[in-house]
Amino acid sequence: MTGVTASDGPAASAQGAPRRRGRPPRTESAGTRDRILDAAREQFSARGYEKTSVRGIAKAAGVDSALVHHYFGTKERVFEAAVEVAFGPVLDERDSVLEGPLDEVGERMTRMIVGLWENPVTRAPLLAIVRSAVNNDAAAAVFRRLVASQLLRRVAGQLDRPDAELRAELAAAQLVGVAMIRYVIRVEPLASADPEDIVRRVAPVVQGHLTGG
Amino acid sequence: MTGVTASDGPAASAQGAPRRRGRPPRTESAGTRDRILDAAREQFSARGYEKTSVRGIAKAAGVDSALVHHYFGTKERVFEAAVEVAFGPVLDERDSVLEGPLDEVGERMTRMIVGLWENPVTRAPLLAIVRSAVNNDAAAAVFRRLVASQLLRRVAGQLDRPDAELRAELAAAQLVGVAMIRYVIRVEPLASADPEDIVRRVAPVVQGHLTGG
DNA sequence: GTCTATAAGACGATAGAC
DNA sequence: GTCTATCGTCTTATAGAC
Repeated sequence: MTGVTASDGPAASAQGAPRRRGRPPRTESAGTRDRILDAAREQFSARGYEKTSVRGIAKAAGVDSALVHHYFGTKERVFEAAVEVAFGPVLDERDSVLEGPLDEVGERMTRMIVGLWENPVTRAPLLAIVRSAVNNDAAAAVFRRLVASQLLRRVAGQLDRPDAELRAELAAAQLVGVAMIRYVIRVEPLASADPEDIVRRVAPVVQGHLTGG
Repeated sequence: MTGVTASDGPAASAQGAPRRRGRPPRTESAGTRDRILDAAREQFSARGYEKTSVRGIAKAAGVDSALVHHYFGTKERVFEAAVEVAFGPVLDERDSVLEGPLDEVGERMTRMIVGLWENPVTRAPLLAIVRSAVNNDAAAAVFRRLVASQLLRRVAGQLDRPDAELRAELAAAQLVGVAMIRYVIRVEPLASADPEDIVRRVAPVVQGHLTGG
């Protein structure tokens, strides 16, 4: 449906070239929809699900709140559409995590996650998911689908061990914990540490969870 | 070998702290204040700060919402009082984490945290803190005071290294991540794993963060 | 497609009776 | 100490004009 993984850009460009003098056609909806989604993503990531209001999203997007309901129906649908953009990069990079030497999968996985969090474009929906997953069942389901099913299960599939899934999850726990402390709660000194230093310290631990012992 | 499940009595609410902040309940209180705190703890832990209402707490406690305001003033004060019960066990066990061989501090720390989460009495306020800290600055401050300042700084003080605080925080990140996945978002198979198995797998990692490399 | 207007209610907090 | 009653503000969501 949405399929618009178009990164962050505010509606890259209107699809129909305006034929009349530079006036933007009022009947165009795709741009408005994307503006609403951008605003929603920003608000959900900054405030979490509960504290974000449809009115606030509408105001930030420069439209009326009724229009948000017109496009998405309910607040929950707005949320789902807004965080869906986080799936794209993960799914794109997922395969590159899987391919390569098994004794370096920990570093590839760590680099991918840290990279997603360091990139402001992908950080926003990740923040939205984490901020909302702890208090909202729908968001928690999104988290499970994204992290557990799509990523961890595949990583576990590459380990030839009976406890592969548990290992993958403990590795993920290390990465989730770093994200929580560094990006969500922002505790120093981890919040200001050099990303490369974090990768250097964390990657071996992730690798150890996956293939160690 | 101490079992990982904490051994505290289940009813810690009746402990009647002799020295509460500033103001002793005058003539009576009939446990009404404690009933409100119990209800608040349950609601905050189940729903997080934003989604919990003073009215909902009052209803669960069987009193009027105005009475909650009478006792605590604001919703934020109710929250602080409700999660304060989590401080006691942490401060009590903190010292036992610090004493003992340095090469076993990882296991002692892991056992303490897992034990606190396995114990229903202390799990509720911990859930309340985590569920709220991601969306509420006051709750995040509580988290920093509890985890970072009170615990991590002291652990770091025992390590004779320049990067001691960063090491302690990465160790904490592993434990926070496990708590997130197991107790908050509840992803399988970690959510149903044997606590002792978790300690066996996680403790060496925590130790490695603190003193390894 | 976008808006105004409004329904219908929950929220935190306060004043004051008893 | 506990309640009723209420203020003012916020919320989600809907109806309907243009």
